[in-house]
Amino acid sequence: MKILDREFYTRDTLTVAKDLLGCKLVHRSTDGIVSGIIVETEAYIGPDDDAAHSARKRSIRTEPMYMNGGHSYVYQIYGKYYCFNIVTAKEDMPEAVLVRALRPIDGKDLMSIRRGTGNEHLLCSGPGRLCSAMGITKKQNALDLTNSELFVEPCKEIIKEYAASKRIGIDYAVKCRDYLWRFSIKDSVWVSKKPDKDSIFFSK
DNA sequence: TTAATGATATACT
DNA sequence: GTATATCATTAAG
Repeated sequence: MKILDREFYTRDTLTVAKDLLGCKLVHRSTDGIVSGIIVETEAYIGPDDDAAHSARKRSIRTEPMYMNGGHSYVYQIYGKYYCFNIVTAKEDMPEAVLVRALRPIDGKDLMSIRRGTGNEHLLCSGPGRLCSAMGITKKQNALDLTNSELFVEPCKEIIKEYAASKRIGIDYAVKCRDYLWRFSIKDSVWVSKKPDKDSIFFSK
């Protein structure tokens, strides 16, 4: 079984964000194996992106963003939810890709229990939901995705078209709020939000 | 449409 | 040290 390696993650962040679409995120959790196909991502790129955590001062929380590409960055938001990011680029370049939605594959029963719903479309369609379903918490923060319980398998899907849209929930950003740095598989029913009218569509 | 919910950042004493 | 505002969201109304 193949796992995405360091070379994949240490490339340009926008490229990694697009290339992660169609790949399979796997967590060998203590309760069982769960996985899903990544269908929606967002890029957060360093000090100049005022929507990124790394636009503010380096801190304990954001420290994983400064690690070499291929590590995880998990943080808690709104008191009860977690968001899972994949760190990209080289060490000391605080860039990452937020994974926003998955199409559930393995361990759907476990996901349903964790999420408290049998509706497959509500298992992983959103950054908080996906972390809950996958069993991702602060314990999975700063893991090496090339060598741990949490990893990504290469894309085996044929993807005809992609969408680039505005990122969600970052209206506080003045400069970068309208950047089309949210990527999804076009027409996927598993995304957290459908691309709006300002989106652009492309193929690779 | 809006309340929930707590860690974190920032601005104070 | 202490206070307060702010969230890369979700589910309920």
